[in-house]
Amino acid sequence: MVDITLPDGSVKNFEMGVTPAEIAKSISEGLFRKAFGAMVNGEMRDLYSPITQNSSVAIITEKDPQAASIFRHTMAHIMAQAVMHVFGKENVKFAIGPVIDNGFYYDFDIPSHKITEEDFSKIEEEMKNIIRQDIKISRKDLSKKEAAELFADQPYKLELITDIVDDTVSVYTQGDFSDLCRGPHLPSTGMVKYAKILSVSGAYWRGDEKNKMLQRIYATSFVKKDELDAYVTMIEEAKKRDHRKLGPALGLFMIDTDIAPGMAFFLPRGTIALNEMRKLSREIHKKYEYVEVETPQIMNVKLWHQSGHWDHYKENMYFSEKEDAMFAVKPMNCPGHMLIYKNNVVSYRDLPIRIFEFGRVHRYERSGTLQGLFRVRVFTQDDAHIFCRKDQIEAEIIKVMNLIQDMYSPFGFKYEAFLSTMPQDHMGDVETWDIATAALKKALEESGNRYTVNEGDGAFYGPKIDFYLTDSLGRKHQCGTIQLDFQMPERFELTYVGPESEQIRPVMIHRAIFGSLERFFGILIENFAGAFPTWMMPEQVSIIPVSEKFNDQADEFAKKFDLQGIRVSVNKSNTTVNYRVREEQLRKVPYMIVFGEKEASGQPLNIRTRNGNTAENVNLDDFIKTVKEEISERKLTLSY
RNA sequence: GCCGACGUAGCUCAAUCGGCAGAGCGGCUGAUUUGUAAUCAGCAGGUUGGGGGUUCAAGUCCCUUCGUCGGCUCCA
Repeated sequence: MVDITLPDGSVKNFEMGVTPAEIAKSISEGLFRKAFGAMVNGEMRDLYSPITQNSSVAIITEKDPQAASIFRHTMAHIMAQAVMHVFGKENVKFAIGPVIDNGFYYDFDIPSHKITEEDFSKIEEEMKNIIRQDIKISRKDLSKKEAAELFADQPYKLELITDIVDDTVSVYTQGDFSDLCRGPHLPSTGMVKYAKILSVSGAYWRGDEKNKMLQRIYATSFVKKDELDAYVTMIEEAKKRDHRKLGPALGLFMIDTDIAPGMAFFLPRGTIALNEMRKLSREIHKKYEYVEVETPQIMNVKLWHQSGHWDHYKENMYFSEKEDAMFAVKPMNCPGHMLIYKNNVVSYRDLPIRIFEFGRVHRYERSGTLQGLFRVRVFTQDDAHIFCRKDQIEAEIIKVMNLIQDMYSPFGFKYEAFLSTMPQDHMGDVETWDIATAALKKALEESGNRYTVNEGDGAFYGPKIDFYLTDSLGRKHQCGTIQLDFQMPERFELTYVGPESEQIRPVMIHRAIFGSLERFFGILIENFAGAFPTWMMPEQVSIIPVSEKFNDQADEFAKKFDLQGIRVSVNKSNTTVNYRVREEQLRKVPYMIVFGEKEASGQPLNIRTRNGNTAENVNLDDFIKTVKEEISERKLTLSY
């Protein structure tokens, strides 16, 4: 007999070898029907895996976070089985099929056929078929030798079996399809019904470009149809908001892929918005007592030898030779800031020193990896380096985290933090790492940030905290980062003079908040679908004269906004009022005022917003005051 | 860089088997003088990404080159 502890704390007695399925049944028939698997002593297990010792058991149903990884993994097998049926068992070699964030993929080697989007419906049909048959899924533990015999004609599986350290491996079988798999899986193929194939692309076996290129099918799956529909709708919405489309359409930026691949031209409207971001950033950096600097774009390679970039980053750098000297276009700002630090003799009383720069950096990225503003070859970092004493680390980190809060909140972004600790391969002594990591942890806790620890994921030169923000479509973007660097101060022999006149090595903190201004701008375009908060909009108010007769008076009227620092334009094009309202609204201008007889004579205004709302009888002075306040306080939503 | 898909007017997209390169939107010009999401008419706009080849004939087929999009470990 075994004692089973349930999530509510109650303990029940069962036969030796009882399965989670039987336990679920004993609780209620309904729970059994909804059960996908179980957590047994904190491990995910199949519903029919026997339990042979006293354990705590929690049944996983669709509501649990682990559910998706079970049913999507099963769906990956169903897809693989469908692919096998469609293209023929002898033609398909199976690689791996893991669950990923919002779905799953499976890699196939099918020499006889190149999968295209036209194949999707065929595969989906066959998946439905397999689901309809509700085939039983069974698990078998085999010795590696037995498994090797079973997968004799599956080279990728054989390679995986060889690499597995355990003596036995598990194999899941559903009808005519068997796969090497850790599991767990659903008990049968009929339990989850809704799946959709999303895309197909190439992927190297084990992600190594020296290996063979396989065909990877991406797909997703949900328990409920409306969840799947919502996900598909989200993808479509994201497509509509694609900054690569919206940005040029709204006149914000362009990319001439022939002349300057991976490098954006910011157009007049985009530059206004970008400058507003810079303005916000400068205000906040001033509040946190940073000094702003500018460093040269091109510097002698000597500097890059000293910084280590020559050894570790050369492949990504641009070079230029003049007068027998080799120069490098800067890919990072830190070495320049080192030189600025060294320009003075620093006393311990001077610390911390916070050097900030909108540093324009060039990095060669392989052509295939370029992506709009998200992956570029030139970008502007809101980069700063904080030089401080060891005992100042924690306070400095807290300050940076407050700064991040200040910087993200005008955009309404929520974010989460990830702490990466000392990797195997690291420099600096363990004691310094411990102090630094403890300081980062303490700062995270004290600032009230929830965070996740990525053990051993830090850079070789120091631990770091990364910030991921979530946009309005629920997508996550890594932007802010705080990194401690034990290497640079060594390489540049930075020192400060201590109270006993001794030379002491300062600690260096590298941090960026937007990360890349260009990338952050791209995220903002998609987040707001181009309808930025008013303070960032290139045009904030648009005046639409009802007819040519009112053009001059409309210009005079517009001046009143201009004088108050509100960006205003008058749309005098010779079309109907309706048409111009439409134009302005498509350009996402926050406020529109149709200007005619009434307005010319000083009567109260009707304000139309880009959301299609109209506020009637608004006094001009009140309107100006409200908009000015909306701008100066950087409000997220419109006032009308 | 590699694999796949793709590249026609500023934008979105047509063009049957290889047989005269077209439409809508946008732009320009004119008419109209408009009160809160598309007034009407006319005009201009192209070496079909570039180069080469096959053919009587190429947007269409072949080669090459440039670029775009999706992806290239979140590991059975």
